[in-house]
Parts: sequence; structure tokens; C-alpha cells
Amino acid sequence: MREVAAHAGVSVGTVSHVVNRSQKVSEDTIAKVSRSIDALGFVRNAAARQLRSGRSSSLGLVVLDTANPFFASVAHGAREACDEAGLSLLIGDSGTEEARESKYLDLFAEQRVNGLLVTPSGADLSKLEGIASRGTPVMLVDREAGGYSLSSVTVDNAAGGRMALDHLIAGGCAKPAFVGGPFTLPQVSDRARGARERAAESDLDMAVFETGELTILAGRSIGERIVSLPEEARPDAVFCANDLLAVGFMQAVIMFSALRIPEDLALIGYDDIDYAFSAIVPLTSIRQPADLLGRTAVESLLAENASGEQIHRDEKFTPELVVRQSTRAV
Amino acid sequence: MREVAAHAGVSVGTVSHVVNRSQKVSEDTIAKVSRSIDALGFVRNAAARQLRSGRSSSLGLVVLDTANPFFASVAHGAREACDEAGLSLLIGDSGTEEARESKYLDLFAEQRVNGLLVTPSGADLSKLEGIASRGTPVMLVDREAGGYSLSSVTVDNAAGGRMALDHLIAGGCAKPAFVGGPFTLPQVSDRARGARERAAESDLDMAVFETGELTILAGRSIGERIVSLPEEARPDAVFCANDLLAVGFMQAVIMFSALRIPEDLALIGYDDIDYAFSAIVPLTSIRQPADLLGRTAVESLLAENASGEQIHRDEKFTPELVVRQSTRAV
DNA sequence: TTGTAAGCGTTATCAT
DNA sequence: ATGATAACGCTTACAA
Repeated sequence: MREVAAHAGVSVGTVSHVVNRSQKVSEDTIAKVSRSIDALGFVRNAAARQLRSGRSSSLGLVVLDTANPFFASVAHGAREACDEAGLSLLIGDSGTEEARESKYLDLFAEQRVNGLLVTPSGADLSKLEGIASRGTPVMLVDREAGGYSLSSVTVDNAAGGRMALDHLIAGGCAKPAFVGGPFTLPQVSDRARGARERAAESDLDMAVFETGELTILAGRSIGERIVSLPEEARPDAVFCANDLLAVGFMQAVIMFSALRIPEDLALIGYDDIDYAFSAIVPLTSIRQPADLLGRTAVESLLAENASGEQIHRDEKFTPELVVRQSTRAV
Repeated sequence: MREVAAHAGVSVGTVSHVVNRSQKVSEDTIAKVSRSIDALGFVRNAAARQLRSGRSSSLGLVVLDTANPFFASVAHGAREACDEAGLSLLIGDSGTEEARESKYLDLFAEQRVNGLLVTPSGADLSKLEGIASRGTPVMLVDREAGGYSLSSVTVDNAAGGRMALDHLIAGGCAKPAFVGGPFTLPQVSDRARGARERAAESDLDMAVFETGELTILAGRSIGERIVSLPEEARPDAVFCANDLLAVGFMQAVIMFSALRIPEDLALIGYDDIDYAFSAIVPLTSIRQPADLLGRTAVESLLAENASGEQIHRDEKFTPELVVRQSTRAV
């Protein structure tokens, strides 16, 4: 910048003002300085800029798995909202590991982000609470605050679980099962709880098969296990904690058994990702407004930030049943 | 940091040394300073750090579409390689728009990233060449340098196109068609070119249907158009420029026609995303090593950076045919 | 409308 | 092993 100033024959302060339009500068000077900037290929230094101004104009987002289309959509919605607000979004992928989550939190803290959007991996949110209390706004995404003093944007998982079982039972299912994990994730345990409650209302037991993660691969391997069970032990309807599991489950059914979906085994997923529609047997699912979740998280964070309030809010969306072939006509 | 120094009764230089392990400090002092850091909740300021040291320890990646599983995998591979090298990765999504790409490039330039990985949206790479010539290493990802003086990591698209048609023709197809776009993307036009060449070798014409983008939605709408063509004008095999298009195309075939895949219409995609396997009719595809592409891009960039060389290299992977039901037995 | 100059919070070079 | 101190490149009062 000093070089630009020298080249244009003005002071650094003036250069700064033309770069930032922060003060009235004469047309002539603007032209002169602009020419020097181009000639020298000057690019302003974000580090110096941020250090001096104290502002960072960025938000941090930490999700469980960027390869999961649900979180890809959340990130997409958040990015759009950030773009509109002139902020840049830093994205971290915790892989459902607290250590990696913590690493990104530290990284973002060092960057002095204006706010943090987090889907926590573990149960202990005290680190986040600490960050929030030290002045960085924190918004939980797809996770309720529980006893912690934090704001959140969520979708009602228990309601979703109830919807899924309601639909399965209405279709005539007698031996429902739940597939998902880890149960330390409230997203998983709440869906299971809602489902179990609804099953109990119809005097049905719901078997539970726990997986280590929410991926296609995990779905496929638990599917292999379930289709090889003797008929009397096999469920007649399976509710998967997300669509990736359901897609993998379906692969296993088709590869390793002669069971028909939905006649022998009904299948319902969760999230309604784009591919649910295109599955071998189009997949019934519980749709979540993922994009909106990300967008709302950013907007709420910004609103809270602007108002300077310390009041924590919980925004909760309701999911929606999307019926397709994988559960039709049992 | 000054506060920490005062609290611990040492100088700021010493605090810096314990934070960075950059010089020998006595055990006692380390303990004392660490206690003060915890007590005051000190977090080092990345901006000041970078400003003073001149180092940024981050890489920038700009891809065409983060919602596309292919690029999600590329980003995943790149992130892993960055993690291993102790770098953080900034990701930008250009949405195949040059203006957005340019915006991210400027943003990353201001951040003084140590290197840039880019899948360009347009044909003019002079901006990237300029950046590279000004000292920031640039690596093209999934795009060749053409006449520009830039390094690249790619997968052979023309070979992939040839493979696709070879397979279709071996299956007895007589009226092949290509679906994809925009053709300004070399990934698309090279696949089409390879396919057309192979078709010509068998004295076959290949119809071309251009789409505006490479999404499920675009595939569905072009699919609607194609299945409603009179039989004599309708292709008997369709090669889609990527799997998203193919998935959407398949949706249209099933919703809006009675045509069977592959008996009436064979379908082949490109990328072999996870969902190809689970499509209504499992999708034949040309597999690209997406993860490896991202990883290699980072590693090559770092290697080039370390060696301080200006020699540009082109690494080219070869794709692989994965046969599934959508083309089997015509 | 433009110039001057004091920091922002670190790191790194010298002394001590 | 520790301390003092000069930058790093910019923003922003304030002065001219």
C-alpha cells in the first residue's frame, strides 16, 4: 500500500480511503490511485486489515459430515445467507469426533469469527457455552440446547420418529425395527424415542439395531445381518435414522436376499435427500428443511448479534412425511 | 498476550515462545505462563500472527458445485491431505459462474493463501496465470492447462467418453445420444468428443442434447423431452455427462414413459457416485478417482511449492468403466 | 480533500 | 533462559 501511495504520489491514508470508499476522495485522485493499484497488482492484506480494524466478517460452521447430503444442504443454505450479508463462511467437518470438532472451534476462535454455527458431536456443550459467554455468538444447528445457555435451530426429531412409525403401522406393519446410531447423537435417539412411543401406543415392540455411523456402508452391513435372520426374528418394516443408511440397507436387501420391498419388508428413511426419489425402490422418507435450517441459523445469529441481546431462542421446524414405493401397500 | 505476560510476570516474547514452542523455555516458566493463559482465556490472534510472520498456512479450493458428490469427494480428499500437512482449507463454490469464481479468487488472494486449487468455470485462465506468475502456486483441478502456463491434475475425459460409447456399442446400440452441458466446460465437451469419435469408428451418428447444467433437475427435464420423441427419432442408448444427469434422466423415463431400462433405452453415467449403485436401475458409470484427485492436487501443489520450481506438470488419471444393470443385455 | 501518525497483537532479532 | 523492541500492513482519528 505504501508502494501504491508512492507510485500515485499520495499518502497511504488516501489509498486506504479509495480502496474502502471510506471517505470522500476527489475523482482525479481515485483515478490516479486506481491506475497505480492495477500497475502494481496491489491486493490488500486481510490479516493487517482485520488486525487493525478488529472486524473479521466471517462465520464458522462445524457439521458432522459434509459428505452427507443433509449437511451439504445445511451448508448451502448457510452460505447463501452469508453471501447476502457480505460475510464469508468457514466450514469444518468434525466427522462426529469431538477432537476434530474442538480443533475447528479453536481454529475459528483464532480467526476471530463473528459467530459460530455448530452441530455438536458430543453431549458436553460447556466449551461452546464458554465461547458464547466470552462474547462470540454461538448457534446450535440441528441440536437443542438441553440445559445449556445457547440458542438453537432444530427440526423436531421425536415428531419425525412418531410420523415414521405412524405411517408404517397404518400400512399394517406388526414387527417394526429401528436402524441407526450412534445413540449418543440426539438426532438419532430422539427419532428412536418418538418411534418407540408411537409403537407402544399400538402395543408393538420395536427392535433396535445400532450402527456405528450414519453412512451407506453402515446401512449395507446392518442390512446384511438383518436379511439373514430367520423369518420369525426378522422385522417386517425398518425405519432408518437417515436416508444414507436406508440406501445402503436397500442395497443389502437386493444383493443378499430375495425379499421384496415393500411386500416383505417396508423401508423408510429420514432427510429426503435428492437420491431417495431415485432409489431402486423409491424411498419413503421424513423430509427436513435442510437448506432453511442453515439459512435460518445464520440469520438468527446475525439478528441476535445485531440486537446485542443475550436472550437465547430455540427455533424448531417440523418435518414432513414423503410417501413413496418403499412403504406403499403392505 | 501482553496481559498474559503481565499476569505471569514474564515478557511477551516468552509467552510467544511457550505458545509456539519456538525456543527453549524453562519448565517453571511454561507452567506459570500456561496457568495465566487458562486463567485469562487467552486465544492467539491469527490475524496478528499471520501479519507478522508472513505465513498463512492455508490453501484455497474453488470448485464448480459443492453439492455435486464428485466435487464433495474432491474436497474431501483435498481436506485430508491438508490436515496431514497441518494446513487449513478454504472452500469456495463458483456455481459454474465466472463472477463467483473471481470473487473467491480475490478473497483468497487477500487471505494470502499458500496456494490455490481451482476448477475454472470459463475458458480464459489468464487471471489464474497472473496469480501464479505473481508467486501464488496455482493448480488446476479436473481441467487441463491448454496453452496456459499452469500445472494440472486431471482425469482423461476423452478416454472416458470413448469407453462409454465402446461399451454401449458392444451392447448392440445403434442410435446413441449424448446428454450434457454446458459445452463450454471441457469436462463435458471432451467426454462428448471421445464418445463421438468412437461412434464414428462404428459408422454411427451420435445425437447431442445440451443441458444448461449438470444436475438431477436438468437430467429430468431433458429426459422428459427425449422419451416423448417419436420412436424413430428416439435414441436407444443415452450417455449422460455425469451421474446426476443420469439419475434425473432415469426419473423422467420412469415417470413419463413405459420404456424399460436397458431393454428399450440403455443409460450410462459418469463419475460413479455412491448413489449410482442404488438407482432404481443400478447405473452403469465411468468411475473417476475423485478423492485421489483432490489429494493429489494438494500434494503436487505442496511439492512444487517446496521445490521452488517453476516447472509445470500435468498429472492425468484414467477413468474406469463400471458395468451395472442400466446397460446390461440390450 | 489530503496528509500524519498511532496503534492493532504478534514474531523475531538482539541483548542480557 | 529471558527481556526489550522493532517491524508486519493496514485503519482511523486528527490536523492541515
